[in-house]
Amino acid sequence: MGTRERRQREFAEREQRFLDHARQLICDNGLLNLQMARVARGCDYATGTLYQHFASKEDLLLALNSHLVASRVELFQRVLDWAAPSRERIIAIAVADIIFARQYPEHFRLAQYVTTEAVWRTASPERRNQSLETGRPLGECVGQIVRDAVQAGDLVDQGLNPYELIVGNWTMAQGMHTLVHAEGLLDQYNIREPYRRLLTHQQLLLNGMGWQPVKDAWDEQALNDLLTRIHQQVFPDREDPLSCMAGAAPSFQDNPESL
Amino acid sequence: MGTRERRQREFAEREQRFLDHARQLICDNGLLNLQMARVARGCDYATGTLYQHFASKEDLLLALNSHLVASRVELFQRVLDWAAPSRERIIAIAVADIIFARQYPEHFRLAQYVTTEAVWRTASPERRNQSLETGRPLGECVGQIVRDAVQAGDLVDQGLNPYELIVGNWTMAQGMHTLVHAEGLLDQYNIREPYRRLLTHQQLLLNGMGWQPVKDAWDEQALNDLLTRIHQQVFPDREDPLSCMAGAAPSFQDNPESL
DNA sequence: ATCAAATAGTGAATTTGGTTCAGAATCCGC
DNA sequence: GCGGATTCTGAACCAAATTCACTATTTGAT
Repeated sequence: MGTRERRQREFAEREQRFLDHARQLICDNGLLNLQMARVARGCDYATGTLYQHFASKEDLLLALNSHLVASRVELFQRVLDWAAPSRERIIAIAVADIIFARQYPEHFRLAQYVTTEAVWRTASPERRNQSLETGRPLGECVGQIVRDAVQAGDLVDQGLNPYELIVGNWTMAQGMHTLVHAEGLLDQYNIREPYRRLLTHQQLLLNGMGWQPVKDAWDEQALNDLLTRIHQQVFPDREDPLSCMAGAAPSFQDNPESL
Repeated sequence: MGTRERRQREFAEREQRFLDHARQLICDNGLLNLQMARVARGCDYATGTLYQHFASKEDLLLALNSHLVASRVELFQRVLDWAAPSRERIIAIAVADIIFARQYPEHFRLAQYVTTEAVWRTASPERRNQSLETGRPLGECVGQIVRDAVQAGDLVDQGLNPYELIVGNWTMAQGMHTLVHAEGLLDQYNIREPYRRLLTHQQLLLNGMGWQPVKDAWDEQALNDLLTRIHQQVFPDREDPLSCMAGAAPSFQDNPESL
């Protein structure tokens, strides 16, 4: 008897619909204007039903964030499958991250908001675990590339595990997103083309780590060539990373249709 | 006639009292439990009076954040005044940041929360400007150290301004704080002693930039010696950075008295 | 000193929106 | 089809931010 299974499937489908609609509402009205009652009503359910799926609003946001991570994983996976030197693949990961941040700025705001300790601790522990779990493949893609690098002799592990080795690149990317999204901050210090700076500094860090082959990180032309190659070979269907580099972060006003 | 001045002073004093009390309430009950009415009542004023000072709750939080930045500036200033090679001073800046994050975790949560785009955009533009303005000295300390480095020939500027040069270190620190505060995330990848990793990767990045004198960034003993020196010479009155390195981020539960 | 206008302070009322829960509807095994 | 279990409903509840009609105080002129 498949009744129980059908029930479960329908429940999952409904959850999906709730999340989709929440995404839509956030795209239309912004993160802070999301209302639980509207999410429910928009899917033709009562508010109470929504609460059978999500313990609280924060819980829903975290769930949505987990759900959206999938599209990021797809980009990372492509890099993992790309046959190129380990060093270029690490840069391609950074590029994937940047493309993603530009294409779905609203998801970025969401991710930033929910990882705020203030919100993170409010969600249910189960949801937090789920969130960590769905994010894991991202980490594993990167971890695998680092392992490949060590294997290939491009990098010496110095007794650290792959994640400890790459954490510098990770934090740099993470931190740059934060600064880019704090409107006015980078302007104040005249930091132009922040994402280009990010890539240059990533190259500098890789050089510092002795990640072979060591490159001249200040060579802008070489960087452009690499970006073009990554665009053509890995992300032909996405925005050109070179155009992602230019200009400021798209604000919600500029681009309300994005998540 | 100093009536107007007195008025203004009293107004400023009251604002101060409001902020102090808000800080206290956050320390006692956490960021998310702050209530505007309690802030007012706790200072023996009506709610409406509080709103003569702050346009909204977010506005108050941003103001509090600006206000608290002052204590961070003090630590950075000491580093600026420290007579040591530019490279060691840059590391000392990172150390100051870490000490601060450990000593006032609640301020860190607050800073993280208010720079979230979702909150940032809610506060009044004036407050945002004020916030950028009070943060400026932090940036300027670092900028000055970079300028000193270029002047001394420790670093080639490659046509970038000081902030563009140092943005890699900045983002790395920023990003690491974010990761450290997302409970469970670093554990998932077995990243131990995250702040020690941060310093190592900062050294690696400096090496990559060719910041003289180039060091062996993997030498743990050398790092310990440097940390001890920084502790003794710059922050003798603060927690030993070596002990800051160990263990996870203090949670609110561990340490409710901190802002 | 007195008074009217201006300014500041008050806190109860309003508003908003998340969350709950008592009853209605539906489903399920028999 | 029946009776109990489960699910759905949305109005009621509640917390807390924000407002605003009213009161109190200050100021400057007479």
